Amino acid sequence: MLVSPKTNCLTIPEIEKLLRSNKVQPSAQRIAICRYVLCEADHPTVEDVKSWADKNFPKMSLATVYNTLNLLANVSLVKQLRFPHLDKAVFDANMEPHHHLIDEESGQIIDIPIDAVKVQSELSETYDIHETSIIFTGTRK
Amino acid sequence: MLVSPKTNCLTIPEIEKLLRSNKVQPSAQRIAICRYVLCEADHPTVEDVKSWADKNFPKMSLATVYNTLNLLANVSLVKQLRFPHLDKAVFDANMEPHHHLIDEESGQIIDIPIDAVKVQSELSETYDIHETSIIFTGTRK
DNA sequence: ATGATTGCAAATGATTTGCATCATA
DNA sequence: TATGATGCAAATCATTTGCAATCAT
Repeated sequence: MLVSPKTNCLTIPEIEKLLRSNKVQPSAQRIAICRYVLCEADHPTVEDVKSWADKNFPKMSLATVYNTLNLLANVSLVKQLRFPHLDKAVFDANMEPHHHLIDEESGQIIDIPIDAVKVQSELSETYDIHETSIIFTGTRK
Repeated sequence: MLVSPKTNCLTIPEIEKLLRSNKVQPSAQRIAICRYVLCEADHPTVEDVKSWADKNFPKMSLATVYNTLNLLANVSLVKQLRFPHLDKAVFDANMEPHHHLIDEESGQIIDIPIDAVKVQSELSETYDIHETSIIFTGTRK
């Protein structure tokens, strides 16, 4: 299979350590959001995180979801992505360089390992390319 | 040079014909917007189009700019794009398949001809890929 | 106690929509 | 004149922000 399953399931102490090592105070809501976004979720939107929190956390405001997700993005624990077919941002816990495939039928966003794709271009003659990100769009065969 | 200059400059009658052939009534504001977006502009935002209209058209409402741009996108005369570093949509008059390069210094969005890049992947074994769009990010050498 | 975090509500920014008016086939 | 396009303002949706209350060190 091209797409690797989610393996980075972290315990709460591990999340606390991870946050502290990034100089982020591990509050209850931050730990909760990390549990969902880093382990369970797959390219969640803010709304996804809020819905999850409403079911799994005593009380969390939408602002805290936004602020926490932005915070996690700022310390590079998640990456904010925008796709042409979506009006809202999604968050990706996979911080390895990789590409994306949009399954047109399910709308699902699938991570594509960087090694699964080879890109060659003359661009590097004129530009220092810092990032190459590909969005494939298609349907399962 | 990798990036080809804008060559598709159309006369007003040509724009009228183009609109009619797409079953779009060529109103004054639609023609004006086409003149700018199809010929003059380079990946404009709605705001860019509105600013241009404010200077070059007697009176055009923001709603008309939005509606017209959406209309042009629906008949495939322009394509709406979204980039991770921008909160708002931009419109691309280049309807040929192509990629994009974000110049990190200027913020400029540069079209990259499809032939300038070769992409190879194992994905096609599992998926029917309908579109491959690459965003390069970098700086001029 | 002191500074950071949260929740709430208001503010902002992008985009869409309803509707009365205006233009054109 | 009848259909469709425009302008305006209000509505909507995503996101941010100010501030008072709460929490953690």
